[in-house]
Amino acid sequence: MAGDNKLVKEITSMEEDFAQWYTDVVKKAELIEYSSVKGCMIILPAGYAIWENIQRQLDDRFKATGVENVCMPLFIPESLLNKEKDHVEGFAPEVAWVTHGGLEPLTERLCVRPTSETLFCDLYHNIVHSYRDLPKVFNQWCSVVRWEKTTRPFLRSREFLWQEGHTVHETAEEAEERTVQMLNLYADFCKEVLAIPTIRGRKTDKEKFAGAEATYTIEAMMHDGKALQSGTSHNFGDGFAKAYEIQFTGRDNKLTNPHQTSWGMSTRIIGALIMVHGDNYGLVLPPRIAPTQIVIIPIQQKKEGVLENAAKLKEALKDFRVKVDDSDKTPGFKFSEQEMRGFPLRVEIGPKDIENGVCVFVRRDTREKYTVKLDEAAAFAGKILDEIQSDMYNRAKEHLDNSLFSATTYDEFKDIAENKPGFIKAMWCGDVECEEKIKADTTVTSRCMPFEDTEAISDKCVCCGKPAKHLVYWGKAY
RNA sequence: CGGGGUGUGGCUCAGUUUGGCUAGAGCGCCUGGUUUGGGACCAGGAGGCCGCAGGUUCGAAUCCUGUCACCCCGACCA
Repeated sequence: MAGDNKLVKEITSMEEDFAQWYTDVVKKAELIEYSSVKGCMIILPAGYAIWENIQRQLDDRFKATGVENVCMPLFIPESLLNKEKDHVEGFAPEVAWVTHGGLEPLTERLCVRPTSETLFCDLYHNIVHSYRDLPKVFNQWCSVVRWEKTTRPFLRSREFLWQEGHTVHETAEEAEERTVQMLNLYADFCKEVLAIPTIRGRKTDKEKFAGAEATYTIEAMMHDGKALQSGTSHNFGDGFAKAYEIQFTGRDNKLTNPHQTSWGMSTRIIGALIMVHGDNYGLVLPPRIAPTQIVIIPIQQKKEGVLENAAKLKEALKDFRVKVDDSDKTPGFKFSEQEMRGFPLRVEIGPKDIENGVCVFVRRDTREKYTVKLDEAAAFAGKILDEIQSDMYNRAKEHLDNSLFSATTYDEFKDIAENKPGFIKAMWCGDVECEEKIKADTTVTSRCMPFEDTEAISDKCVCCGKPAKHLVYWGKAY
């Protein structure tokens, strides 16, 4: 076992260059291929299978809360988009337009949806008439387009896959309840399935969604200490309903505007998966989301009985997502490939093992090896996959906890922003001027006003010294 | 959108400064054989509109103009 600390030279180490490491992992794990249009990536089987697993499991959780899926059009007429002022202003700079149909110019140009609030509002305008029609809890899985200037695979692409939920409710309370419910659903999903700990909180007015009354977020911390917004849930109040004239007759026989919410999670979360769990050998996937959980690598596979035993082992492990790699490559090559692709568990089986009635398990996250009796393989795999799942969460949680710093003075704040990767907890007066000054001075932005950790660490704004209103988590963001 | 860098076989790159005949290497790929417990070895073979479009020139991967894409940094950005 020579050169154990760096077998795969094709991936730049994250200590050397984190951005390059990310790009290398994305390519080496064969998650995407670039296309010929800037910012539009081809998601390859290894990447899409992750998305399919996310989709399936999230969708199940949605359905359990009464969500129904629909499919909305790709195009939004300009006039429809223009109805809500803040919303248009927020999205106008990054909208792609269709101006021609065939050879003829269109009388009204069509925007390629950057998000579908306006389409859902138009629908609700037509189908909501009575309190008996409410609530509507719709969701769609689709792609949207935002003409980003700087693009990176998964983190910021011009077209990306996501789900967007859009609901209408009779009362403000019900809308708020749904907004928080979905945020919690995302946080639980990240924790339980993706092994990603997040911080739940509310966005400041500066950072909230264009047209929303309140935006809630879950913020995850990447390995380099930067934040990645991993899911959002918005309470629109009745603002959109007023702009789009959605009205219903209430129990009191009066015409009323309903309250709306929207919430989404995108393929960006795959970027989080990479940057939270990945290491210098490549991708590391949590067992619950990994398309392949176990890869069996036969050693000296041409020797009699090896492939047969590998097949038997596969059968014994059939409760898991398992594959045998019987390609013509050498074992060492297969080991490296399994590590780059992030499969959680590998099993080696060769003549020596067969003779002894054992096989060798190697976990991806710690690269620890275990010799296991063949008839105990399935039980062992189940146990160790659970252990990997929870260890991965615990390590990520520890990293998050160790990367939270508090600042009560502005000098302290600036020092942390410059020297310590992570989030900074600091008090804020509530003025956007302070947010802007902090950003200009340090490139740090407000991530959220947390739900859980609300204890005031000072009574003064860290920036201007005026009385503080909120505790804010600050950080550099993707 | 600004600054910097890069586009040459599937990949990584040399060649460009100083234009010259048939464009190179390593890896990968295909065939055959030997191998197989951390990216194997031998032999033979296939594969290139030098990102794209114009221009200069007897002659362009090389010089000029434009354009597209990718990477890094910044600005912008649910």
